[in-house]
Amino acid sequence: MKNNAISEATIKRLPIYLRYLNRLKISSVEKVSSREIGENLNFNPSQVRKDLSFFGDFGKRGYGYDVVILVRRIEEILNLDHHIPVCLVGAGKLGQALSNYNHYLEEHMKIEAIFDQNPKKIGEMIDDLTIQPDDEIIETIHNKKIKVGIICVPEDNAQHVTNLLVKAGIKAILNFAPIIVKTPEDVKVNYADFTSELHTLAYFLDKP
Amino acid sequence: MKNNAISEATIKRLPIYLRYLNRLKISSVEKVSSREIGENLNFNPSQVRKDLSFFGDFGKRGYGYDVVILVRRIEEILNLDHHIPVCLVGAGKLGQALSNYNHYLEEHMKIEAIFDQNPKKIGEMIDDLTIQPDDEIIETIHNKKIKVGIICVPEDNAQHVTNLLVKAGIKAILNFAPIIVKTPEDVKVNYADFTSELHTLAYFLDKP
DNA sequence: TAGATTGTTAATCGATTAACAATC
DNA sequence: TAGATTGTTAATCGATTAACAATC
Repeated sequence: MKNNAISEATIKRLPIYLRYLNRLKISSVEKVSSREIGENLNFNPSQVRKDLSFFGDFGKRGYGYDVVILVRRIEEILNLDHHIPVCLVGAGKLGQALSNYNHYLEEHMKIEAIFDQNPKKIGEMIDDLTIQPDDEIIETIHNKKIKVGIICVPEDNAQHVTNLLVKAGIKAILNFAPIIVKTPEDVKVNYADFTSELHTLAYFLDKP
Repeated sequence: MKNNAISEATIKRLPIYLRYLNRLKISSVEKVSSREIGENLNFNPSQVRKDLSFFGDFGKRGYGYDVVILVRRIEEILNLDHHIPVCLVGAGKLGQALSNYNHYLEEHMKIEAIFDQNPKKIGEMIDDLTIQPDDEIIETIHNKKIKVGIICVPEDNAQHVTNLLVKAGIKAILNFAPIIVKTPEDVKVNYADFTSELHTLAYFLDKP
């Protein structure tokens, strides 16, 4: 076990390990080696072992890793051992599609509030949630103890909505709007930027 | 100008530069410095200059970069100076939401075919496209000269659909299914994995 | 014990940043 | 010319991988 700071790259791989391990767990697989994990996820086995050893000695030499234990440990590391309420800002088509992915988040996280500034949408139901107006963002986040915000609004509104989330005390944001938003240093923003991903892919095509 | 291989990290930033520069272009801004680009996109100015200098001497010392020229150059580098047809496999809520993002891809790329294996969906229209069955994937990709595939199917079907795309000669895939797919080495797969992104964000929250 | 696989170190590889001469 | 900003090198920083002793 090492005490050094954990690298961002390692943190980003943990959810990928977790998902794979959960699949093994469901299939009642008891143990797994770094080699097997690596083969399935296209990682180097050394990297797998190094990532995991940052957090403790989870494996057994000559045996591998106990799947159930490893799942529990990674959940703890990621703060997923207790429920995290999430909100969604922007109830357009993409937002509505995402709200259906609640079950992919498993018990760990759940979208528990949806906001939109379009008066026509306010009051509409998505599953068991009523779309609320943007000016209820701060109060609702406090009441429901929401910790993470997902931004699905058009780019012109993304900074404004970000400011509201920050004001409400949110420290973690997933931004689907194709624009870099400004936040205080203690707020972590991840980007889900699929038009960028597509444009990046174009680079790898042969010149026509 | 350097001749060294271009790093993956640089390629991933190019679409982000491009989007920002296009915004400047629309606002009729004529020139921009690496400092300004950096400030707006949270990049180091040295990094911006280094990224751009891989491809040629686009800037003018003491002046900065000409926005129109830089947009054109980055489009050329990314193969976005000609139209790239894209297909979407999986017409669930997420797939349908993505098909509405065509305009975000601007003239560069366009979803020109949608597939689903659900017989109930086949024949339905999404905008001007008819949902086609999966077994028309290969033929349609050839006929429409589609170069990029977006996978929006459930994880159990993702590898199967990937195999079809590969068989059709696709070399670039954006996978929304939360599973790592196996492909030949010459096929580039990017992942749009927002449940992972959310789980990563959880790490940065305070322990409760 | 023999075989397997971890945890960890050291080596390598790659990416970022600072600094500054070149030059518009 | 003076000021500004690039292009590029060198230094730094960080991440990946190979190798192997430790040990189950």
